[in-house]
Amino acid sequence: MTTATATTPGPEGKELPLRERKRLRTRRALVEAALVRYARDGFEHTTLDDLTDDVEISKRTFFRYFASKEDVALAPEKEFWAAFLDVLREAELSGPVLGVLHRALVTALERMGEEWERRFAESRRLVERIPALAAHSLQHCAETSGDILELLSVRLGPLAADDGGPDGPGMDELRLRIALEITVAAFRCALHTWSTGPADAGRAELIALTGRAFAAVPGSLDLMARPAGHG
Amino acid sequence: MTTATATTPGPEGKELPLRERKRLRTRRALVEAALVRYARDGFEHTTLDDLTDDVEISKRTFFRYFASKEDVALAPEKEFWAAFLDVLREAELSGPVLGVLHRALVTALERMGEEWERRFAESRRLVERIPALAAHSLQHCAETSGDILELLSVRLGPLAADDGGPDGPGMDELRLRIALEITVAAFRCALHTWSTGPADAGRAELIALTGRAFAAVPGSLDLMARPAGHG
DNA sequence: CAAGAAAACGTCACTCAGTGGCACATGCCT
DNA sequence: AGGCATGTGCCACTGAGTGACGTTTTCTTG
Repeated sequence: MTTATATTPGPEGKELPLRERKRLRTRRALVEAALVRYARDGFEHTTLDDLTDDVEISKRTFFRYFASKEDVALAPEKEFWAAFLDVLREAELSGPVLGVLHRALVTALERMGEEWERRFAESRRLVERIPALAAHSLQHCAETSGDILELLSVRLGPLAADDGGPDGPGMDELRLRIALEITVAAFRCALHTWSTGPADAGRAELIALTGRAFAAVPGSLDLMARPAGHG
Repeated sequence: MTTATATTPGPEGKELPLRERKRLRTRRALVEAALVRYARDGFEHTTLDDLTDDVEISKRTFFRYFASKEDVALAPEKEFWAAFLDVLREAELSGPVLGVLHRALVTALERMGEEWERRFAESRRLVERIPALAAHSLQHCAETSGDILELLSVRLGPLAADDGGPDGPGMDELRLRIALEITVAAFRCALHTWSTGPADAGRAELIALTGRAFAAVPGSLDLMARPAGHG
């Protein structure tokens, strides 16, 4: 599934194998058609035949590209999480974990292509509207979280001594889990505001909103239901 | 949608309309059959006909009880979130929001029936294993989060002055969102540990694990990737 | 208790997502 | 040119989910 860039035999293989280019073109066309159709005609009222007619492929071929009708609309999101994982693999892991994760999010966002931004925005708007897409999005996000957790456990596990601290064993692993969940939660908050806001908001706004969400985290722990000194 | 708020006040032997009792009985039988089948034969290898044969109803009737094949296995979870919302409606909202939410979770857990516990444990084990169930679970959880947020905004919105504080407008609403997300995240962490642990762990263990997860939250913000003083 | 309203159920027919199998076409390598 | 691998189209099929309509069961009211 996670088909990264193909291994090019040459030194700087700009020219991808012609077969691959065709494949990518079909893939893009499918995503594009899906985003347009789902937004215009609605997700439920769009049949697979509509999509395959647009791109002129058979229904059977569709499922060689995407696992489901929902999957095709979440392609931009999957690309992003894959990029995020890549960043996390390369990045230097030092300092506060939450900061590391925040920086990795921003870096991944900045790495994405120009066209991706448009598709991603459209995809997110659909996810906000269509429960079936939201379900798949959340599921994929959770799955990725598992991968991230594994990655982080390996890369900074031996560094964080966690055998019988003042809070008992396994507490730091739990903290790592929570930190990751908070990261994802903050990002999703940012995404929500971003995709329900003005349509011309670019990734700069998303990065800013993400920063805002992260900034709100510490204060959220001390948030008071009833201001002190009130009955 | 959520019409089946079967309030069981006091003794269980409350004389409900005979029609309702039959309905509840069928519903329970369906959930039970689904949990058994999905666990024993696998989710994918269980057809709707298998379920409807067990309970001796028609396939058409099945969809008058549950919206999907996944839905039936998530009934215990839905019951819980409904209870949680009820608690939040009645509870006194004062003090730290995170504490309020934590207490509400525990209270809701304690309110559930005895039989519910068994079904819930089984349901969670299935959710951990089956992506399709995970997706629906997450989606419903997110949906409920929306309801909770609305509820909280109304009940403690006017109390928390949020017009142009030191961090700009809307910051406290953002903090509330994050606090809610953290709550759900902590609970899900507890659930994960609970359902992948020993099979005889009851709700007392779940409550303890929830407390542990909440306790890990503050430390997760300051978690360091590389301990200070290391190369 | 009879009779009608209301809710629930079953049957049939249908749409559509998703899969397996197999033949055919296309790009790739030597 | 050849063989090889991969991608594609077509066909038939399973299974989830829905709409329509007639029948049964339960609740209600006189």
